[in-house]
Amino acid sequence: MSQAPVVKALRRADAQRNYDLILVAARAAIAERGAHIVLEDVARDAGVGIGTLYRHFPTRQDLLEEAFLEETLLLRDRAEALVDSPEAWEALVAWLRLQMEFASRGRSLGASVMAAKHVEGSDLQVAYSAMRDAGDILLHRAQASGDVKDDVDMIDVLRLVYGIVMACEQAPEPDRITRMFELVIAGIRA
Amino acid sequence: MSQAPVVKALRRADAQRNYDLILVAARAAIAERGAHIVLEDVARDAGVGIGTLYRHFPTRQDLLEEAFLEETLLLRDRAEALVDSPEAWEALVAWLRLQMEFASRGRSLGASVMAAKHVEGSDLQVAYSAMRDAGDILLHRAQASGDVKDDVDMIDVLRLVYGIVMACEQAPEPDRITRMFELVIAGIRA
DNA sequence: ACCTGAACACCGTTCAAGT
DNA sequence: ACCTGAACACCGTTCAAGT
Repeated sequence: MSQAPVVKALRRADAQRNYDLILVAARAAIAERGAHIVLEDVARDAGVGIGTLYRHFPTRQDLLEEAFLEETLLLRDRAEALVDSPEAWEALVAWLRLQMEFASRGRSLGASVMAAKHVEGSDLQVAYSAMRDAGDILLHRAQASGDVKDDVDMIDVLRLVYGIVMACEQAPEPDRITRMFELVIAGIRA
Repeated sequence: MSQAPVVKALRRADAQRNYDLILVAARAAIAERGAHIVLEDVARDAGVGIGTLYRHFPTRQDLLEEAFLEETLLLRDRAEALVDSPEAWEALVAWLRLQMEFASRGRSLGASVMAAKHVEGSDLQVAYSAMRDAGDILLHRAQASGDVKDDVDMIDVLRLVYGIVMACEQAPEPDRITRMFELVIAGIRA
């Protein structure tokens, strides 16, 4: 539906290229080694000096937030697409399952970034709010149809999903994760 | 009920004293600063050299596991005490709430230690198994009385509880944690 | 304006010397 | 048998010099 309204800061073409290379390397490192990414390795993989990484991402948090920005926008789009689905309950569950799959991909690092209090006004905070607003529509539809308890809060549900990923990182058993997810789904059911 | 059958390794009295001092300092550091304990600080607070800490706890994991051993034994005792309760469902919920409170105290570090795959045959692994066995009795009672779904697994439930603590560490709001806990409880209800 | 990497700081870990 | 802390290694972060 709506396209990503992320304001890209104006950068020289070569700087923009380095910026993107760093993000690609960071995402690869996160997918491979989880939360223990070594910034110097990320810079090396990206083919830039460590100073360049720091110039673009002054804090570790800045890098992590940007690394997860894209998939946050994607999850918002997915929620918006599911609004047209005739089955309110199934649409909500499908979206929550997507949340879990995305979080799993980024290991518990993705989950912790999503669960974290984001810097006020940061790109990720804006994107996360937009994503949650889109998810809220799915939730409210499922509440209106009587499928979900009225007092369920989307933030709580998302955190439960992220919590599953975090608690299972040391020994990720797909069957167990599925069962835990279903317990959460059962918990919000009216 | 049963007293802790932990086999204490034989140590010289002064070594035992250092061992205990290190654990006390480690627990204090964990309660204060969460997962980011600095081993050198722990050694200094304990009044021993860093080498002594490493002599007693060769790996970081060894120290963490020992730090949470005591409360694991306590949680086992609490489960055993609750077996006599006439209310099967209430007893189970009370015990799970205790789990969450204990995990909260140790921040997400405690939760992650509990959710982790423990070293085979370690003191913590043995204690964790005993604790879970005791909790299983509470769970099975609540299943026998028809309060809890038959296919619910204790490991899943404990991980969900630990997941709540982990996902909420960055911004621990007691009300939210309570609501999330109640969603999990609703999820296991028959 | 941006990039680089040497330099510094911090902390984890080991080990030779001491009791 | 145990303790100590200096020494080393690793990685995060800064900044002076260069393009």
